[in-house]
Amino acid sequence: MPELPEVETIRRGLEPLITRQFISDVEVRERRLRWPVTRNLAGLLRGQQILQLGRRAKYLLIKTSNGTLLVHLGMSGSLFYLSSVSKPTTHDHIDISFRGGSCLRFNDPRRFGSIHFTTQPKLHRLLTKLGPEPLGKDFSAEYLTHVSRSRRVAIKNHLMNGQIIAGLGNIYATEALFRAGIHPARPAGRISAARFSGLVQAIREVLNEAIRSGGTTLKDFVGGDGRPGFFQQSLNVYGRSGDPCFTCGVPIKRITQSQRSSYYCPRCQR
DNA sequence: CGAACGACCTGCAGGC
DNA sequence: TGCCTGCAGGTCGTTC
Repeated sequence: MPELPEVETIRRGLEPLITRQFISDVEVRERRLRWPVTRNLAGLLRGQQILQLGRRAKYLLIKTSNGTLLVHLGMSGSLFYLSSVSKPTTHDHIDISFRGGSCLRFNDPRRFGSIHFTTQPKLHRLLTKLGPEPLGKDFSAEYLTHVSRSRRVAIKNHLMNGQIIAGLGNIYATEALFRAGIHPARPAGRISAARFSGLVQAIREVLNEAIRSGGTTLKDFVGGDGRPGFFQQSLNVYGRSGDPCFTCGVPIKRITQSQRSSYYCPRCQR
């Protein structure tokens, strides 16, 4: 479900709702997520205060008095803030309850999401190998050119490799390539520095615009405040196969790369 | 080492 | 109505 802009939207929505709250209890109804949820999650979190909400790639980092909760939503995960706890329904796997009666509920039909608690997030194995944040200063045309040198992998797959860039998923990798006029199947190592410069700019723009729009709601995404995003109105190629390119009118094509759909304009993207 | 691929899941839409 | 196929916002570990 969520890529970087959606997770950032959730972070911003939840921040005012849960920071400073004290965790009274945690109920784990289903431990079989992407990684098994630790049996002791409740014991680790009970009594802790939520201090801060951060984000790294697509991970939401919930900092508490004694550590950090790493939450990943996978393909279908969502978080709901409930001011009063209602009866859990299908796929409501985890409830983090607060003093005062509200609760943060984790729901994930496909169970590709995950929850970890760590005292040293900077050393956590899921975070240490991640590439730079695309909206941070370590991400630049020089960097992208450097890590693409002599790579034969298709640029679309390269952009979706979290070790190269953190947090870019299928929608925004696809859309950034359209904006930069680069064919998704072009080998990463066969793109000029000038075009990488445009690509870096396109990635930043598309992510910033999506965050400003509250993310993309294709099916049922809602941010931390329960509201859907509206960036889907701004998608140029994603999900539009057969429809005319907004720039040139040629039908948008769909291809499969690494078992994921890519969309592009055969005239605008080379 | 880089690159490709299978694996992990449920739900939904569409064809027959 | 049911059954089948393919598709879906991710990413890790294995294999070549």
